[in-house]
Formats: sequence, structure tokens, C-alpha cells
Amino acid sequence: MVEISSDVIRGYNDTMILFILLNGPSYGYEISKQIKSITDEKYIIKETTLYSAFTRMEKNGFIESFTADQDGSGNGKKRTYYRITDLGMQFYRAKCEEWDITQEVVAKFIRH
Amino acid sequence: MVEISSDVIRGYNDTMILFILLNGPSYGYEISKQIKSITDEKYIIKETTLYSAFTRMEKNGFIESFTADQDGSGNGKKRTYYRITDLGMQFYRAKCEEWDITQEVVAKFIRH
DNA sequence: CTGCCGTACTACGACAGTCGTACTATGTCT
DNA sequence: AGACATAGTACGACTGTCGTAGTACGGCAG
Repeated sequence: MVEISSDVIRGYNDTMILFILLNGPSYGYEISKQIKSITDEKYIIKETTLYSAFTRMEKNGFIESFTADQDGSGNGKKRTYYRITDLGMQFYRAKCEEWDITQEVVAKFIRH
Repeated sequence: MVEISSDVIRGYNDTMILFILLNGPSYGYEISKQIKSITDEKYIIKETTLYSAFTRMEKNGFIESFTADQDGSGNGKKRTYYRITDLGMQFYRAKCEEWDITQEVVAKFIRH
């Protein structure tokens, strides 16, 4: 099993998180599980990486946080949810474009 | 013009350098020019990044250095050349495989 | 003959993002 | 009672990249 090094994904963790948030607000644990399942467990984001990404992206205005109950039962258990902002959308789209170029560039140095 | 962020390429600078060295020994300045021309100036490696990559890769046993004249004239002007080692070859091949997976993984989070 | 550009580096410190480790706390399953 | 999943926070270390600066030589223009 080929491991993806963090130095490669670095700079795309934010993009992955924002992608999940395109489908509506979500929270840490759920997002990490989704990334895991989308990639067939090929990439598992570390908790610390994830939560520090939240802090950074909220500071940058790419996401907004709010707290809500775990279920609709109002039983008091809270979770921190995140929602993508317009600025976050813009950033996400820019990253997608950048990815195309990056792919092209790196491919020139790959030989099989 | 879309700029490639260093956080994306990070972890592939070494691979690029090794790719150049597949065609035989080379040295810093020449390698940087080749990367620039191969990528149509889409990616320009910083000098400091390049030379610190040399140090790191030599320590890791991926490359070997030797000094030689600038031209064949033996006029005393020296350059530091680098040659890829067997271990470097192995590393390069592993990185190529890793790239395939990475591409696949990241693509799942890109929407156009 | 002076200054600038291209070549070919080295040194040093700053910074950002990731990661290891550890800790808290609740609920459920066995 | 203890393990496991959930849902995080705190803190310090590490790595690779980058900005800045400085050295040194050769060639060419003005």
C-alpha cells in the first residue's frame, strides 16, 4: 500500500475540507470520516491537522463556525459545525484551477 | 497566470531534481534552468530550496557530489556536480508510484 | 575602467503546516 | 468494568521552503 506523504497533500487539506462543506455544514469527526471513505482509506487526515485547518480557515474567512445539538433532540450535547463562506468558495475554485496546472507540471517529471 | 504554491510542490522538488539527474550528472544552476524550461516557466525552483535539497538528498544517499571543471579546458573554475545513486533511483520510482495515487485521491475533491 | 548582468553558489534565520503525544469527556456495547 | 466510538483541545517538535544577503568570477556595454 502506497502511503501518501503529508508533504504532497499539504496545501490540499484545506481544499478537501472545503469540498466536503460544499454539501452543507459539517463538523470535524464527520469530515474526517468522509475523507477516509471518499479516498477508500488511502488518505486519512490527522485530527490535529484537521482542527488546525479549521482555525486557520476560519481566521481567513473561508469557513464560519456555529454550535448545534448532536441530534434534533436538544439534549444539550453540542458539536461545532462549519459552513463554507463565499470567500471559501472562491478559494476552493482557485485551488481547483491550481490543481490542473500542478498536475500538468508534476507529470512532466514522472516516468513509469 | 496560476501560481503553483510551494505547499503543493513540497515533497516533489526532490523528485524533479532526481528526474533531471536521470539523464546524467548535473549541477545547481543547470538543473534550475531545466526545471524552468521543462515547465514552460510555470514552476521556478528557488535557489535556497534547490541547494538545501542537494544537502538533504546527499545525506539520504539519493545523490553523490563531485567537483569538475566548468568546461573541459581544465582552467581551474570548478562546479559541484551531482549524480543519482541506486537508492535515489529507488526513491524516484517510489515517488512516481505515489504520485499516481495522490493524483487519484486529490481528483476526488476537485470539481470544475 | 566601471558597473551591471549572468553564473555558481553559501549562510542564516523566519515561518507555516503537519504530526506525535497526551488529555478530557460522554455514550454505548459486551 | 473496561473497551471503543465520538468529539474534541493543548502543546511542542520537526521539516521544507523562502526571504535576504553576501561572495566571487567572467564578459560586455557604455
